[in-house]
Amino acid sequence: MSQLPEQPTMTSVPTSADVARLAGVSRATVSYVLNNNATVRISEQTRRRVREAASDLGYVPHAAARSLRAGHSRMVLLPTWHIPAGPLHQRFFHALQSDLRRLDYTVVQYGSGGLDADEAARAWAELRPVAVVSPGGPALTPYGIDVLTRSGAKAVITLGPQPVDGAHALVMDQRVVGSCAVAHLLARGRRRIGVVLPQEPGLALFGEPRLVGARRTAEAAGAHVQPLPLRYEEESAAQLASRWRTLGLDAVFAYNDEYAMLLMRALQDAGIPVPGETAVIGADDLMLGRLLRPRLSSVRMELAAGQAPAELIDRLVRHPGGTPERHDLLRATAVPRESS
Amino acid sequence: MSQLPEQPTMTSVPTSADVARLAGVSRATVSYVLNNNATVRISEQTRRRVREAASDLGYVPHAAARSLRAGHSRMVLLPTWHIPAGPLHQRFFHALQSDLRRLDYTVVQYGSGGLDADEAARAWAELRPVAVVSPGGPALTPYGIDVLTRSGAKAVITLGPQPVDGAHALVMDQRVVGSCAVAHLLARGRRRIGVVLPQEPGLALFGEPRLVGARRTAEAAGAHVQPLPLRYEEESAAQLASRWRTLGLDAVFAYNDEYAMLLMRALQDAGIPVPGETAVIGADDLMLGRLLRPRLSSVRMELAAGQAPAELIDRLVRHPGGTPERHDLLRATAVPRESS
DNA sequence: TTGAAAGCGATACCAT
DNA sequence: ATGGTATCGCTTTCAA
Repeated sequence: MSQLPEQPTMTSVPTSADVARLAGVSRATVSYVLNNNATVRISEQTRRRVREAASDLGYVPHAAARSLRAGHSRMVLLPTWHIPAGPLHQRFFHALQSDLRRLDYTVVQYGSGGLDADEAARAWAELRPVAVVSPGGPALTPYGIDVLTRSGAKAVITLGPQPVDGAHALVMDQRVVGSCAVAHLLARGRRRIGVVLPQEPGLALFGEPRLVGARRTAEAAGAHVQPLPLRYEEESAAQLASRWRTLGLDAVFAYNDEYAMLLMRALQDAGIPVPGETAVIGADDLMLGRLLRPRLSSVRMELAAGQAPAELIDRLVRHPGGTPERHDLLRATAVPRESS
Repeated sequence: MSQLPEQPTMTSVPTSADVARLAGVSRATVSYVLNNNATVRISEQTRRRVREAASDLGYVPHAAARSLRAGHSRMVLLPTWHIPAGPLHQRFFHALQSDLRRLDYTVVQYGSGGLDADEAARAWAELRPVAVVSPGGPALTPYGIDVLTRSGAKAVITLGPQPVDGAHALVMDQRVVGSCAVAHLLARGRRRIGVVLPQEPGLALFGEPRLVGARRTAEAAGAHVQPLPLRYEEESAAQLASRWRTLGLDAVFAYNDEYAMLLMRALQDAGIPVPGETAVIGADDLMLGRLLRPRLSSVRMELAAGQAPAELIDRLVRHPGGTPERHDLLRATAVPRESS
């Protein structure tokens, strides 16, 4: 396997006892040295001997044993469900990870696909995380929250479009996206607004709330919203475009930029002028939207920077038991270009 | 926190001893019952009492304690480095996760950003995984492989563009992408071929090997390849387009479809006919490429299905110590459309 | 300055 | 059919 020369048939995994033996000290001393325990004075010579022994053996402490002894871990569990993560989410996860690492937490992503909400909660609880940040997928149930809390989790936090009762919530309220898009279209004088609903399974989670936000804003202004199911295929877009004029719409919020590009192309191919007859706006502000003609208007989404989520988690872990907090993360701004 | 009524001030986390006490049996019996241990007969009545006690207390076994006792875990560690994952990788991870779960492994993604290769290897070893599947980022070193192996990992597997000495390898050799793109352009009669190199930090990892593959295939045919650094911004593309004719190229492989779209738009805006004067081909076969005019040619990438990676890992775990195996996962095929 | 030993939670052997 | 108990690797109190 590994081709390093010095490896005297070490069959089993080295433990701190092996290190102690090799260094000629007790296991306690090994622990003191390797953890730089300040409450105890150890001679420099002993320290060196211990460290050398450890590195000779390739000793690495056993995290499970350690946290078993300690009675707690610093693991923050981040379950995943394979809802395909966009760049926004990826950036968020990455920032959360490095921020939490800086606060000395260990972040572990745990793939939970195929489990139902309560099975998943139990599986998570087995790992005894100090905090759980649960994104979308099957929503956490009160039972799940209970299991996690009883298993010692100091903070149970949901992450997603809506909060869940009894847990803290990092809310990325997708309604603001639809709301923002429609507000922009209304400002442009459009009144009969289509809203694309992607038919791909995972995306309903975002599509629905965006529609709700769009509808709410439209109705507040006495305008009308029409849901438009669409699959992410040229054929589906062509069909929609072919019956476009029967719909009598003067604008469309196309869920995101990719669907917007798909639909806009289909509309153009069907001879519908954009934005002349129908305005189009997407979301995500992809670079690619600027390459089309007309350039695609979009809704740019950002995650609020104010209270860094990592610090929130840290605070909740240190002072558990408060009433559930809600933090809104998502900001949306319209980026008008030529298509609307 | 949780609002469930029945919670009689349970301050500490319930253990199997608590379950035993409540059920009026020994901890051994609890273990037998909850693990459905077949080597021992337990009366149906006792079983029920134990199960009820467990569920009353919200008992969930402690994974760390269990694997400490067992001396091994079934955790497959999948380190991540926040190299933004494309859909191809996401699909791969997801498939790997569910396949491994089916084989009764626990898959854990561990964010390792900010650590260097050897620190990371030690951090992974602390978790005592039974297998590690290490994607790109800082490449695993011989020392890292050694630490992991000594810590009890039965299989150390790299995942990425190149294999690493001493470990098994799931290879996604990006050279075949460049090779495939250039082969297609050569077949179309092009001879002076530009190859876009994205300047974004993370992407060099893929860009370089694609260039190498492109160059190899071109030179084998006596054709020439010219590297073209490009940032993913309109301005950068416009600059490149403005000096295009001085380059004397009749084709370009643009790294991927996004860069291809960016560049193609810039070329068109600069009055360079595509594909008349310069052919363009991307990679990833994004839906969006079909919406441009001319429709964008692309290289479609697929992961070989043959030997499912999960089964490979399972085999390596059960029969450790063989010589390092290499498995090529990436297949590339040209998808000719109008731009080339 | 160092060592002996208890104990974290779960499991499996050996008794009963 | 069930219970007592040693054990996994590590940390930490208490003694020496």
